Amino acid sequence: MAAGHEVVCVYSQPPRPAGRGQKLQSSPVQVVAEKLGIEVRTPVSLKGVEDQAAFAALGLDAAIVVAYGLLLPRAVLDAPRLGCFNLHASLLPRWRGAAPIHRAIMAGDVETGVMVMRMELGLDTGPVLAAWRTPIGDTTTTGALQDLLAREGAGLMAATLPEVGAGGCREVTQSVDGVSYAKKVTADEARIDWSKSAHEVLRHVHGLNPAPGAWTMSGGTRLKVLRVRVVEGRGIVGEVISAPIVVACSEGAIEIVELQRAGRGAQSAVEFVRGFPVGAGVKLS
RNA sequence: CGCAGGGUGGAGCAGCCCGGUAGCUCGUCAGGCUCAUAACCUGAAGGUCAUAGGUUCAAAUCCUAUCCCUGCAC
Repeated sequence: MAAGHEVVCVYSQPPRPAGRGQKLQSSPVQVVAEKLGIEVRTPVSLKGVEDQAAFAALGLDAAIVVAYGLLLPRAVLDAPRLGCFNLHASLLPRWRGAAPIHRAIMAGDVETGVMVMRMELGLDTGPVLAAWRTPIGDTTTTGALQDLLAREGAGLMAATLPEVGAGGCREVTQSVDGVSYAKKVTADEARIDWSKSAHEVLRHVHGLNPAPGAWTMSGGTRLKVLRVRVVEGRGIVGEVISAPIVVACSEGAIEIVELQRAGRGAQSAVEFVRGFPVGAGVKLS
């Protein structure tokens, strides 16, 4: 909109019972769109002939899809004059799928980015029109990266569309090598494995921050670990070896910088230790 | 009506089950010790115990309702 395009209509997932209390919640996209006075449609899927006809009737130049969670059928892909375009947060063909940012950090990638691509029937398989890259460091978290990539991606999309409209945008087919899929992260795999190296644990924690959050158990309490730092030290794997909370890994040690206990808010390790005893010798698993 | 924990001086917590003196760690302020210090010692200030009712001689604590925060599941 800010770039001078007319936003005719917004499609979003329908409101569903979600969150605490199972209250019916509209998607954030829907909320914002309605506030701006844009028509919002929330079909359960786009497979229905009627929904497809309604979409075609909009007479669009182009459609932009971001984190919609539905594959678009042929009839929808072909409806807009210029096509449908997607913003994907990885360096394709690496990390096609649902959780590209999480997977990139967890895997220890040193670089990632965001790409504009033309949508096809397959999952994130279309040719790439534009890309923006950024390094991943030891303090990079999924949350921060997501914000950054969303911002840069939006700019990239806004800059690319006019070129497409003018017919002057080169589309690069994705390489058949280096394809990988970013499966959604399960709660089970979010649990910290202290028998890995400190660096692996750090990637794990930062890749899962803020959601769904890496976690570990201390006695009967579940602790969500939000931010960590690799430090010197050795000891029994999973045991706290020094203050405020430094945990031994198989190789090196991890200092927990920020964490959260079930039912409470997030806090720094220093604050946390004042009200929750995790002195040296406590075992985490 | 998905399951569950929490709201106590500026921060983080305990106390609640078995009603009756407001506790701990940290911070703040003052003083002391020290070559010196975020270290140590002494002292002080600071709290409608989320809100509104109820029970009681007496409620942070028991009962009811409301508001807010959070973890899990989705």
